[in-house]
Amino acid sequence: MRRNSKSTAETVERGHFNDYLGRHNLRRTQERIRILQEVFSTHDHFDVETLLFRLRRKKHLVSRATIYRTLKHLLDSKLVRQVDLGRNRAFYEHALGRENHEHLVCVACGKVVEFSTVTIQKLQNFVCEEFNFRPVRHSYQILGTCESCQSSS
Amino acid sequence: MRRNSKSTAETVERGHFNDYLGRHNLRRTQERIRILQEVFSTHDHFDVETLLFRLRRKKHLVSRATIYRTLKHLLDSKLVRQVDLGRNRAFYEHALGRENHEHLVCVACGKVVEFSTVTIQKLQNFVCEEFNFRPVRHSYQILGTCESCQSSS
DNA sequence: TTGCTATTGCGTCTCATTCTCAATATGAGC
DNA sequence: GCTCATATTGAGAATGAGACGCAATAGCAA
Ligand SMILES: [Mn+2]
Ligand SMILES: [Mn+2]
Ligand SMILES: [Zn+2]
Ligand SMILES: [Zn+2]
Repeated sequence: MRRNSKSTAETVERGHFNDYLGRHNLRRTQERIRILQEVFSTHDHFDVETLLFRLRRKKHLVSRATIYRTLKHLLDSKLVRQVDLGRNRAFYEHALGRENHEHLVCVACGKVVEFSTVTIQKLQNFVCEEFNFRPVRHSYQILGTCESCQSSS
Repeated sequence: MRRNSKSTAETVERGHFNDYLGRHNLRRTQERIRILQEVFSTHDHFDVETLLFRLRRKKHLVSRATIYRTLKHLLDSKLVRQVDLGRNRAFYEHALGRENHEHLVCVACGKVVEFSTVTIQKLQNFVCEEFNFRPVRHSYQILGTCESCQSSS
């Protein structure tokens, strides 16, 4: 008896989210559901304004404050990751089958390219062992100009 | 006929700075000299408030606006580098004989450990070649807890 | 010394993010 | 389904880093 399901992925995330809400005595509100839905329906790197705009376009009215608050929960539950794109505001991406990747950012047009490598993880282990640090997270971005922005200069 | 010189390093930097000012039609003001002096008299990672405080302690009154403006010139002239320490504001360090190093930051006490590696540079070259990017700069930090902050938890 | 103009300091502005609080919605227990 | 304690929301104010405008001032070349 299956519904007109969108994707198993979405179902999984919704499950994780419900679990998280349960464990923290948080309520399953319309706003949180809609934000989760929107975040997992796209696969790009977005900021708060973009998310707000997308929700408004769908007539899913959610306040800016609630978006900030919900994103904090999504970060805490590891469903969403924060990304530093060298801008003056935070960007986010959902964390579904996109583990361990880094970013290449074009400083001219803003284009973002993802790449994976084991190098970063190895280096982190090595360095943390040497200095007796317990790693929590890392942040790595390469900023530069993409191919098309180079030719048009 | 040598003066009571503080260090050759300082002299070198002052030279670079004067060159930079000359090339850009900028004046050699008291404020700029004092900021340069203060920045090169310490070897840590500082933010604007800290720099302001240190200058005030020495009765070298410089406004916040001038510090921001001068730091921009110091960045532009490559005498100072900006460092991302995972906080919500910019940190800086002077760039004298401290090329190509990365940072390990304790999220508990704020301690910063520097480390050098050729790995990052190699990786950057490799990735940029693959995606036809022209690299401008990179940012890499490992956030975690230092040894003493681990034991006191 | 003069005069042009780069620079400063102060206050104001912007922009992202957080906070406050009264009104509202959620969900457990009945 | 209804009640009620309380988690949550939205609107707007508050905050904090940093940029900016402008009148007063200081560098510096002539
Ligand atoms: Mn990504
Ligand atoms: Mn450093
Ligand atoms: Zn580009
Ligand atoms: Zn520590």
